[in-house]
Amino acid sequence: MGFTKIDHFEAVFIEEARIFKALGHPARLAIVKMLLEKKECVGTDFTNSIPLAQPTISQHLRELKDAGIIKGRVEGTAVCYCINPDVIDKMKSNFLPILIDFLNYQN
Amino acid sequence: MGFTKIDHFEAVFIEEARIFKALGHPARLAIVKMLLEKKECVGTDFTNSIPLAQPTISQHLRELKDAGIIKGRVEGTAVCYCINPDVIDKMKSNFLPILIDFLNYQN
DNA sequence: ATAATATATCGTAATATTGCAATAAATAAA
DNA sequence: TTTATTTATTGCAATATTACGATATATTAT
Repeated sequence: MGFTKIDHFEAVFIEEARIFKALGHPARLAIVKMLLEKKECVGTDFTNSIPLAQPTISQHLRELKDAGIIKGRVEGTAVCYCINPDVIDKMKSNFLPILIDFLNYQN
Repeated sequence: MGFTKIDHFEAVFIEEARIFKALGHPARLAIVKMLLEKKECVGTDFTNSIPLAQPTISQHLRELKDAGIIKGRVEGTAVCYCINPDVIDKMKSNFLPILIDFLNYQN
C-alpha cells in the first residue's frame, strides 16, 4: 500500500522512526551535516553544494522542518536555516539509548 | 520520480543514509530493539508482538538484512535472527559522529 | 508418506517519495 | 516601478514503499 500502520505502534516509536526516516536520504543528511558544521546556512548554500534542482532541495528542507530537525527564519529575500534546538533533547532521549545499546551489544 | 540520485553523493553519505532509512519505520525499529534486548529472536517472536501480517514482517526483516543490520540463521523450521556484529563498527563510524555533533551543538 | 509448523516469495493494490520544469510570491535593488 | 534575487508551490511523471492474501518451500513430527 505505501502507508504505515502507525496506529498500532507506540507514539515514542513513531516519533523516533520519523527522525531516522528524515535522515535517511543523502541530500537531507548533507543538509543536516552542513548545518551542524556551519550553524547557519541560506538556501543558496544548499543549492550550490548539493547537485539537485532548487525545488527538490526546497522539498527536502521542508521535510526536515516537518520532522522538527531544522528551523528557518526569513532574512531579506533569503531564508536562514539552522538546527532546531529542540531536536537535541530528542536525540538525548531517543538516539542516545539505541546507539548505546548497539555499542554495548555482545554477540 | 521516486528514485534517489545517489550517484552524485559521496559513498559514505549513501551508506549512512541507508542505515538511517532502514531504521526509519516503526516495525523495523521494533524488530531491532527486540534483537538488541533479547539477542536472538525467531520469526514468530516478531509476528506475535508486531501487529502486521507475516509476509509484511518477513519483508521488513529482509530490508534490515539488506541494510546489513541483522542476520538470520536457519534453525530447524525456524529462522533465528540477531544483530549483525558488523553493524557495530558502522554505528561507531557513522552514527556516533553525527550524534556527538548534535549533542555538542550550540545555538 | 502425510501433516504440521515456520518462513519466504509472488502478485497486486494503494500510497508515498523523489525529482524537476514552470511559475508564483516576497523582498531588495536600481 | 521595474528588475533581480531567493525561496516556495504547483503539477506531473517515474519509481519506491507498504501491506496482505495466496502460495511455495523447507524442515520436523506423526
